[in-house]
Amino acid sequence: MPLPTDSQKATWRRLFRVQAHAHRHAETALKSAGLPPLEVYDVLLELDRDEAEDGLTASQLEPRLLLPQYGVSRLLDRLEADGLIARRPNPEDQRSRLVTITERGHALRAAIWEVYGDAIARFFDTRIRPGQVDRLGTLLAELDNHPDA
Amino acid sequence: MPLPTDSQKATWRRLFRVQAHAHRHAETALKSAGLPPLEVYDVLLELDRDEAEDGLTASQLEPRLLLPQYGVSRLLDRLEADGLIARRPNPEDQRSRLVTITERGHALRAAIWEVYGDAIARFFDTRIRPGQVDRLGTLLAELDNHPDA
DNA sequence: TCCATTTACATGCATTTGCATATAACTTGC
DNA sequence: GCAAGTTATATGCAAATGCATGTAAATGGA
Repeated sequence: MPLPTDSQKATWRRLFRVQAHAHRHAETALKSAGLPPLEVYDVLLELDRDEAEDGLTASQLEPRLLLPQYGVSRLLDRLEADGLIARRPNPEDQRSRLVTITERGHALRAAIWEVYGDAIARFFDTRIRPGQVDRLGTLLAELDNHPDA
Repeated sequence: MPLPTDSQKATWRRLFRVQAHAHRHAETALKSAGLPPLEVYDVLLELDRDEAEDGLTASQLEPRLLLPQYGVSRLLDRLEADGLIARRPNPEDQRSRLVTITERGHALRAAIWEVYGDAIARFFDTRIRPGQVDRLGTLLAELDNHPDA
């Protein structure tokens, strides 16, 4: 049972704190603009890519989102109910359905980005020098690109 | 309305992904050991410090946790129901109560740390070289120590 | 001192989540 | 070509969450 170093502990704590602040920062901006939460944007973004033209299955979406399988399933239910996405049978595999974005979904994604993009820019601009953002991204990428769970 | 740079977008995304993976990594370890989720540890840790000997109020706890005010209020309800903390009237301010950790809470915190500490160490050890952890922590600290909401 | 304001927490209600499990469609080895 | 195993998704139920608002105690100013 290895124990973490002080450095690891401090970095772990910071990772969580910074992400939580970033998340609240963005959610607050979205809410005060009357827009839906971040996860909605994440789904619409993935479906709005060219590669997703023919639709993606829930299991293709899952690794790109930060939600468990049932979370994706229910989020898609809600988006469908709101007319932001459509689900049709998948001819290649009848267990799944192909999810595509609707016009309405496309428009909402654009509206969210106006506010969300601004929140992201402000978050970094007010806290850290531009050059450091890249360095941070590089280090985070090392932690991200990892095989296991 | 400033727009984020590509670098900011990439770093933002990574921040969220890495934190989510780290979170799941730790929660999975805790759950398979039959232990409560991370937030419980966070509260017990704060209350287990020497400075908290006489108790902390919910509002003193809140900024140290990653929960909204009502989240703290309800988490404390649950911890109290489980006998992990105690709440007594605050003579200095009758609106609040002083929260202290119980023996049981102290013991649980130690048990959680066995598993949690190990999860933290493994998370970094399997993903990034030791020297980089410090660099990452330093950059995150820049984003963390910030006045506004 | 008294009222208006602010601060500290708590809570009803609707929604969302987590967990375990169900269902149905594919796949594999024989 | 079929039983056994696997994969893709959905869902019932209990618990947690977000939101708006409530209550009560402290504070500040005329």
